[in-house]
Amino acid sequence: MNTPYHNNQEFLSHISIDSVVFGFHENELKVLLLELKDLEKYALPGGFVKKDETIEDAASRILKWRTGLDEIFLQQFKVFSSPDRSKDNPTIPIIKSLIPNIDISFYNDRFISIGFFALVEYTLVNPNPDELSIKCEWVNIDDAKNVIIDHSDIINGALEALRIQLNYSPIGYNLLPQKFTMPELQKLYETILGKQLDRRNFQRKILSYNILNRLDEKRVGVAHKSPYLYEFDLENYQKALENGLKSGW
Amino acid sequence: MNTPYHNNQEFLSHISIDSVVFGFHENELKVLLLELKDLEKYALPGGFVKKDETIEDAASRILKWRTGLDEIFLQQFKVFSSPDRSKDNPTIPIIKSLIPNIDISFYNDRFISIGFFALVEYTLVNPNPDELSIKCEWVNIDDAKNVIIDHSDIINGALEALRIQLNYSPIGYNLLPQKFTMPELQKLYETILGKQLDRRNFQRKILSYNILNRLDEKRVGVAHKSPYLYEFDLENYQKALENGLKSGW
DNA sequence: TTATCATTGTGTAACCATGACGCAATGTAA
DNA sequence: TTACATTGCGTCATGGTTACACAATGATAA
Repeated sequence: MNTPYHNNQEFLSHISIDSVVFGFHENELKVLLLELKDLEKYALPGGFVKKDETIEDAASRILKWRTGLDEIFLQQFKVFSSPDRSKDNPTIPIIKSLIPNIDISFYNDRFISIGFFALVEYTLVNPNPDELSIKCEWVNIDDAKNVIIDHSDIINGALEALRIQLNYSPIGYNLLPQKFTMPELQKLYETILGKQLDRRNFQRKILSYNILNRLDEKRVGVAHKSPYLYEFDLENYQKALENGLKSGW
Repeated sequence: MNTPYHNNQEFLSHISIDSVVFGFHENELKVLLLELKDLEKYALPGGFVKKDETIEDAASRILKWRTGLDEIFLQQFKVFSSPDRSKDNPTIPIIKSLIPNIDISFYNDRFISIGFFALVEYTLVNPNPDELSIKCEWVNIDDAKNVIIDHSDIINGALEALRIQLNYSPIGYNLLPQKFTMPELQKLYETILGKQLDRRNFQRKILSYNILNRLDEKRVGVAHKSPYLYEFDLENYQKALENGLKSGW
């Protein structure tokens, strides 16, 4: 079977990966979580590193399996290594009960987890649970509470890393549909930052980055004045990603 | 003997730590490197993680052994995981020849290395080589070229992380002596950033952070006009570390 | 002893980004 | 037809940034 829980001898011991997958839908920042069987607890999608792949490839492979997506925007942000995090891992009993002949010693070892965050377009994701989980679903980031081990720390760390990223990198291309309105983009920023921004100042600042093209279309069927649609100027967006937005020194 | 090369069963397999220790001396940014025996190559000070310590504790322990310093400012910045990095590790033959009865399989395994950078006051460091190295010494960052495996990537990554850090965190307390002049602090920033800054604008900006106290002393015995001495205002410095300097959103 | 000159302390004017807010146009819903 | 939330566009005050000017200092050279 194509899950990481069998044949665990193909993985490096002691090292795991946990990814915080961010999506944006209905003006809410969401995180992809697995609901574990019999536990009423959630867990981040994670996995292990094969003996001949980089951690980036591993994170990418794991998320492809979880979301169906190739080419996910992924970034490592922190390693979580408290010795406590390997004690009382509630997934181990599940694994043991579901896969009787498994070599459980692999999971009983201490694990250091490399935290990644991913930015994906909500609508493109096909959440895929596995043997250990009842379902794989989007959860509002504020509701992502009842999680195992230190996954709450990992989520908070990812959000913090994303907020910092916002200051010297454009964000949005990986989180929004191709066409979007200025208020939608602003709501994304507001949700990530956890605070309100002035509509007019936001527009001026984001336009000054020169990463947006305004289209000759407007969003129709919406209440009130219809807003323009924008798309990212991929060439300039890429340049901004590489050079960084001006910041400080 | 108190080196990591014996009793390697007390360490987690597959995981190593490499630290880029920055020091500042005679207006140059320096990195602490080990010169390896018989190789004419340099290596970053590194080590392994004990089975019951965090990676932060491990990095701290390793650097205490290398520098004699407690309470080093340390920060993880990236994990290096190319499978290639574990091939042809030139330290393995040295270990094998020096410690004949060692279990070399530990070192022959693939390693994922967690990169830390450290900021230390140059004059306080007592560089300590070990069995594998002829010496442990400060090398100008621009001359840190002839290094093993991917240590050059790690050094570059650390410098990049430090430059980003500069934008939302004060730097200097860990790198300068207690009393210093404004030109010295400026030179530190210039060296890290790799570019010249305007003297007067630098002073205005750094003073606006309110992390400096100007003393009623001047540096004496120096050519030309004698500059004031400054020290960091620890309370405000700490506050700035926690809250971050205003930056962007 | 005096002049030289690189360096430091202080200041200033033009420019740009930011924060706070005004107002007219739009388009659905009452 | 009117009400009203929302959008597009603009203004003004503030503060930070850039690019300089100028006098004071103090070792060094004449």
